[in-house]
Amino acid sequence: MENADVTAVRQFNRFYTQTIGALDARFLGTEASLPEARLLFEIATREPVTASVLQDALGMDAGYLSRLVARFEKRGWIVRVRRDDDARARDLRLTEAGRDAFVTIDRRQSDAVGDLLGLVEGQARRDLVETLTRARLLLDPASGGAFVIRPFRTGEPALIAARQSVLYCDSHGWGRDVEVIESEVTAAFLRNFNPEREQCWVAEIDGVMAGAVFVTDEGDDIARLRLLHVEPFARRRGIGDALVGHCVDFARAKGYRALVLWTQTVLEAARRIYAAHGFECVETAMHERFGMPLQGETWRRELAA
Amino acid sequence: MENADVTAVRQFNRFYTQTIGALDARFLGTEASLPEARLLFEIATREPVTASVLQDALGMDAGYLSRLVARFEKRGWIVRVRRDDDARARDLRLTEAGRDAFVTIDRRQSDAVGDLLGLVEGQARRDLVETLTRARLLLDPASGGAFVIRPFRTGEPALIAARQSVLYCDSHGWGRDVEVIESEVTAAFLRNFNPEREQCWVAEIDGVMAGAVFVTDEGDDIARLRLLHVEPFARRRGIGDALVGHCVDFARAKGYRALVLWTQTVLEAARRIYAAHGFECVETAMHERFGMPLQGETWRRELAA
DNA sequence: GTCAGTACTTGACTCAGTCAACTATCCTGC
DNA sequence: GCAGGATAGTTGACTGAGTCAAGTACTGAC
Repeated sequence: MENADVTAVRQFNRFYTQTIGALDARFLGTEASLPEARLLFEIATREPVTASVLQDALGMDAGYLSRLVARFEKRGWIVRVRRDDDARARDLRLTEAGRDAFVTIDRRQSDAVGDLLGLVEGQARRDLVETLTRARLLLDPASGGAFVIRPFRTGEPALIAARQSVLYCDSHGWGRDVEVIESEVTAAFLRNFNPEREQCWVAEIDGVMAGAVFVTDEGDDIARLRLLHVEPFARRRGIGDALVGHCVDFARAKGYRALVLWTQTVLEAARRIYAAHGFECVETAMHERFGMPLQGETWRRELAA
Repeated sequence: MENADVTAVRQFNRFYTQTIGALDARFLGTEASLPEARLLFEIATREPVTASVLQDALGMDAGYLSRLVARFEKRGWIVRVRRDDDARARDLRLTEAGRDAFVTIDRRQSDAVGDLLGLVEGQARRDLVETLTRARLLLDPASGGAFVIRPFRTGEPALIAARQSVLYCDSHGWGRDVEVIESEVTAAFLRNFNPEREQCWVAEIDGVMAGAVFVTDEGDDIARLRLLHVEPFARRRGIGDALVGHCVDFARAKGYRALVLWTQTVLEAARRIYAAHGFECVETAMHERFGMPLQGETWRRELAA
């Protein structure tokens, strides 16, 4: 365990509990206390819902929860109805008044967060939102929503080159040359970019880059798929598969005869995806382009008209 | 206010309070409760310290704090000594037993964070630590430590190109060509990298990139300073100044006759730094390389032997 | 020396959260 | 079809967290 890592995370914890503690204080003294607000939020987003589900979701003590729920009922925020299929359980449902209370509190929370965000302007705000979301995804990949694939935006080709360099050097021990090649490929892509013949797609989860791929014009009506990667936190969701599918569709739609790519025998996950999309390995050759002996492979997929 | 931004931050808040709430629970039942642990930490890192300072630092109620402090004294963790210069105030100091308690609790907290971090391996862990630290710096730049300047690491040249592209397109509205040029410059730098004649320095704060600069060999014993930038969160700390100073020192040490650079008249902060380091503007010319009319400037600094 | 302000303490309070004992119901296996 | 263990929820009794206001002792400026 890196000691500096632990220190950095603890420093963040201290900082964040201070900041967010200050945010939380905003509702104290208004309609609901913080645990009440959390509970109301969960009921509003899950209704109809039973107390035991809420107990799990919030990690609350059953007795405490029972009292909070009773308080909500007394205030007229919810109704409790015994379930037909299980007479022990009671479904909780918001009343009109309960929904009003939720909306008010929800807006107040949003305002509080908005004030906090208001301190940070322009690019720094976008960076902050992206950074917080990425932290969440790294800590708990399962908390991410569905991925989306879209064309690249400013700065992303270079960012992709940076990420690939780091990931390959980390997980495969490849050398400096990876970085050189990645940078040259993305620089050339940007220099010659013709959206009618080439594209770079980025997969994102909740606005955070989760993977990417390029298609470039190889001439002679052949397209090349390049720099496919999926971020570690986003793996096993079919993102690589979807990216390659996008490339095949694009190449076919633009009238290319074939789509080719160059990969390494050790990159097994990628090879499986290519095979699944009808690519075939047409050539293998040893090389040392990445600072160590590797077996490179050329794959090709014919695109019938 | 972007509504999606607020939603993303609130999602992170909910997630983090769950995760960290679970971490906190670890000390309950041990020697100290969470607020006691926080207080002990603050005393240990600031001693000797008065209650009013702690009250500000922790945002605690004075009465509550007074009771906690009394409890610490009763346990033999601290001693209270009336100050000579102000008989109202009392300096708090840890005893041996208090220091032992602090060390034990501190280690337990570190272990808890370590367990959490242990769930994330390899590159993802480095990403996580960097991401959390960056979130803190974006929210509160003042919380950052002193900056450090060091040579670049894998992936950073491309990352710098990405950041510059985003920052210039955001704050100056420059076009796609910025990105092309940035990428080509960094790709060429990597391709020809000769550490005896060229370098890329990165400034970092608490392990997060805060700015960067390149020096490249222009031939004829002339060096070129390129791609200077400082991240918005890290400005007004003298980082740009220190980076340029590094370049001048490097160029002189390597025996270059002069250091030149190309910048834009609108980049006033950068121009001030160059002027302060003995550069002089030797040529100006209008151009449209960044998708809009701009006045470019060539600056030069002679390097006496 | 007065007086406003600061450092800290104390009493009285409310809310947050835990624990264990309890009722009512369900489900499983014989 | 019924015993016995599990589940859903409730209640009483409790501790700790945190607030508020009143009070003591001192400081520092006029």
